[in-house]
Amino acid sequence: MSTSTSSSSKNTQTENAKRVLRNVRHFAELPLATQNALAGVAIPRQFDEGQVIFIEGEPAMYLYIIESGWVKASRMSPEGREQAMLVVKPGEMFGDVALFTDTPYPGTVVALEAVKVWAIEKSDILALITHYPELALAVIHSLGQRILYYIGLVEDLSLRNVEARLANTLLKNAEYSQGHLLVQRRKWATFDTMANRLGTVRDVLSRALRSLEEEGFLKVERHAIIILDPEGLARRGET
Amino acid sequence: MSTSTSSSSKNTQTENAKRVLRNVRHFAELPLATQNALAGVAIPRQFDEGQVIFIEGEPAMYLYIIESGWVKASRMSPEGREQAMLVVKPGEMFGDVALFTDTPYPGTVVALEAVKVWAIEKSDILALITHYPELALAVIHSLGQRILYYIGLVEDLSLRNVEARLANTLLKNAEYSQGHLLVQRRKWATFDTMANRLGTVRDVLSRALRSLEEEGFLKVERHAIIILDPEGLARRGET
DNA sequence: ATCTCCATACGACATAAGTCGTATACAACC
DNA sequence: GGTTGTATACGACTTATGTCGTATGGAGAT
Repeated sequence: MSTSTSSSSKNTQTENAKRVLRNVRHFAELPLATQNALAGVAIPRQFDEGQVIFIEGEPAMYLYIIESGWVKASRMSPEGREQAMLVVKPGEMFGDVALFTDTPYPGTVVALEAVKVWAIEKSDILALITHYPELALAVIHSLGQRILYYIGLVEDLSLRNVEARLANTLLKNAEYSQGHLLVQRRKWATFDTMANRLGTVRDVLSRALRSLEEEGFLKVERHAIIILDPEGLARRGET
Repeated sequence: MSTSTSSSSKNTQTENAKRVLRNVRHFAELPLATQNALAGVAIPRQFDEGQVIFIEGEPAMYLYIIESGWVKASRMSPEGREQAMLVVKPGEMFGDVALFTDTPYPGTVVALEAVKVWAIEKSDILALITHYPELALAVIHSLGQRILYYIGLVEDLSLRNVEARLANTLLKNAEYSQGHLLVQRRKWATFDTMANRLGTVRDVLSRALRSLEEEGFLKVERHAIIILDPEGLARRGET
């Protein structure tokens, strides 16, 4: 494993953890004492691109908070088709659910690029939750949002065709950059992985993208997908 | 609304609530003091068959715990197709997520039959969570299980065909009764509602059922679906 | 017993999605 | 500059799913 813990650096380690926690979505507004308590039990870890952080069915020991890099959590069918359940970015956490339900990890998590994470042991996080009510609320809030996300995913898969969910997903992930509304494409954002997120396969996604492109809603480039007509796209996402 | 609260009956009301809470999945093991605190803020409500308890988009005011009767939570597409997100039975709760995420209810909940519920106000449940760590953990546990459920649903929708998810769902809901492994069919368990749970439509479900029936895996009756070959069904559910 | 409503059955058909073989193009590496 | 590997394109084809019109049959109401 890629863990580094020398006793002398333990202090600066905790300082680093504090700094990072201040930028975590659900923990940013916690009282300082709570943040510090979390920082005190957080263990730094690193993983390389493509490395498996844990696999589906493995006993859940740690919850992870991402400092840098993206990871994806997914499940596979016996035939080898993959469905990405979650794509997690810096400032968010993963591995949490299994800890709280006393079950093995429900999916396999792979580093999409080099990542730095903070791992918190199951017993530590459970103890902190019982001692710090604000942390409990923050966790509840975070799990609630996860549920909303999955409800949306279920709705998408069940009630919308590929083009519609593509349109929605693009809009949801779009951001302004140098005067354009666009979706950044990281190295790992290949058609294959994008298709896995949408619950389809490369070929179908490719068709859908080009279809939307021909209609002038967007433009696919190597490093980004530029959204030319957000309103039009939104209309496409409704069906 | 079908609320009944006379000041004189307030005490027996609370007693009733305590009795019910002891049988709630996630609250049964809470310390008595916590259960009593919950019971103290629970408001009894009743709904008739077919009645709408709340609708998608409505501001979330209450969390509901079911004493008797079943409800379903669902979303609809613009074209009118429905996806059931959850079917909730006595001893379980609904309406919780929106409370914790500060968002409107994410789906519409309808009573499938006459139901008795206990409603708990948002501010009450939040206050209790901060005061009773065991309650916080129970809620976290419950939300975690909900997430696992949705992960399973996403996997089903994305990676399995209708026959496979039908097979899985049947096995998951089967119980032994007079020497047979079977799935009870309540009055409201029509092919239509069953199809909505599986993310498909009546006709397709009908085909899938008869196909499994012809192969000797099960037998569809008015009041139940009898599972004749669980192992065979399980094999069907894997693909 | 009769009527009516609703759930289900059934076959024909439409379409979205998935599959496959092969072609192209770009990037990274030597 | 050439080579190799990976990502994407494209067209032909298969299959699962969804749709529709209509038929049947039982349950409950009158």
